[in-house]
Amino acid sequence: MIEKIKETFQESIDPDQIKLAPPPQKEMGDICAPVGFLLTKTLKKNPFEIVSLLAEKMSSVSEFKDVQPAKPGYVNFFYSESFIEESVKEILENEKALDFNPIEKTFFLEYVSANPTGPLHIGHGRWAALGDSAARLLKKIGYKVYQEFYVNDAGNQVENLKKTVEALKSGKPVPEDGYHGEYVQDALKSELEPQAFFLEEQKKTLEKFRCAFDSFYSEKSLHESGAIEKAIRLLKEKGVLYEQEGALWFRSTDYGDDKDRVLIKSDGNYTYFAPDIAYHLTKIERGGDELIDILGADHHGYVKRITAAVSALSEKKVKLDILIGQLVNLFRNGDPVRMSKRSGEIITLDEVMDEIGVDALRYILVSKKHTQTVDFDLEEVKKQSKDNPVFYIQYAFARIHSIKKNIEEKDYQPEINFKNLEESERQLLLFMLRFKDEVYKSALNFDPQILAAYLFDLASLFHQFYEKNRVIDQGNPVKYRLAIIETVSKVLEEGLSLLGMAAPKRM
RNA sequence: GCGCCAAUAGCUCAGUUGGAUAGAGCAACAGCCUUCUAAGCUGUGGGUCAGAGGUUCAAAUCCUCUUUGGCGUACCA
Repeated sequence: MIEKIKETFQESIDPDQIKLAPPPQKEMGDICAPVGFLLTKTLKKNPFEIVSLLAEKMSSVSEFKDVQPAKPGYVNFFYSESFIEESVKEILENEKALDFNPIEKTFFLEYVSANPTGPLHIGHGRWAALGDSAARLLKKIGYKVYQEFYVNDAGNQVENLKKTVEALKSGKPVPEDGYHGEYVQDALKSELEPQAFFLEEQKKTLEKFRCAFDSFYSEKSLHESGAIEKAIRLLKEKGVLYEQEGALWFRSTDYGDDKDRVLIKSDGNYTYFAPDIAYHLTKIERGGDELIDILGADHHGYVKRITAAVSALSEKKVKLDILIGQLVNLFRNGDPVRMSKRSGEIITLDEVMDEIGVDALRYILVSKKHTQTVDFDLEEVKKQSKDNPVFYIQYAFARIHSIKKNIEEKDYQPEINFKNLEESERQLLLFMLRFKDEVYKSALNFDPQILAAYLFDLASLFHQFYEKNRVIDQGNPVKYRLAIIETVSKVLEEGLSLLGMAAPKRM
């Protein structure tokens, strides 16, 4: 529908400059375009004159029953009933109405990537919820997405963990730089090596959290396969490495970094950075057209160097987006809970999931912009669970199916006839026509929050509709309202699934 | 010191590429269940968009400076 408006404007304006938005008040129209300001100079007319002309031109388009110019320089559109009917018919009768065309491009999405030295915590949960929902959204709009967890199973952290476990087994005190949390005890019971044990635990947690990783990529395997040497050789060929004071450096400042970085230390060992470069090289080699890394804010100092490395390796052809997720500060009754694995206390992601449920947790973690730090009080969330937005949305879905349950199958005959809509019905239907646009915007911004907010607003409009209008009136189903609730049901179900949430028919 | 991210109602947060009178939820107060699930709906009160300049028809949004907070700044991982 946006395209049609753009086409009409095209003769006089660059279509990319046209923006559409819902007007501040519904009396003003169904959708509006602040377009009068764009041409004041070229046409030498004031904004309102321009807008008046355009409104007249547009009024013949069948999608609209009315098009009006507005004060400073807006055009306000009112959709025709037949347009709404056509659109709803498409959603209800075409299985693929909410699908997008496939695009030949693969996103390589890396997220969580926790050290295998303990259980996942709430911060990991945030990247998990964000990454998994972003993946679902990108797939929805037609991209291929490969989701991967990078396992840091080769560094000092793992060595320290092993030392800790050995010390515990032989009854010795835990080393200074070891792990002091009680959870380490769990690894003693397992026959697996401790890092393998914790990786398995993390996989179970992620599965429970409904994250579908395509693979878990081992850092150790990079050392064993010679991938690191290969990456360094490649960089050497490109002439971006040099030796100084016995160490091998990458001239990352050529690609926007603040300082050059060491790859091989003067003692001959790799820095952490070296295998990470090799890892990103494998993503490019494995067909990633565009890479996305989701990192916690405590690693943001890493952004420039890894971006530099990907630029150097791919000759700037592969784009790397790094999403910096701000941290989650966990509280209990107002007191901060420490989340360091080295300190004693840790609240695991598993525990939080058990307390408030997967649906609620996923929604909470995704309903806030990832650029915002989240203060998360466990007791508060438990208290509020009844007022939690996720229940509000799911309740809308449950109400619809409760209505359907009360109707005999032979009487269930939705009819798309919207000639005499109540205002609440009209608003609800128009809002649903925005669904695909919202999904698209949400996906391309890697921001599930946009969809989460949309679903909340949709639920709100449905509840209003439900209060004002009877679907079953005096025992008789109102056919056109069946078409409305059927559409809401379809959109809600689709939207919830994109956030990895259930759509329960009964609550 | 330098860098990244933030600051919007009492609290938690929207406001996405600059658009009309800045919005929800919670909390507070006042109403709505003989009819499809009240986990719902309706109404009231609540704001120096951290502060100061600037850019333009138009700024919570973009630029500069200041203040406050989180994080980072290793030949650690």
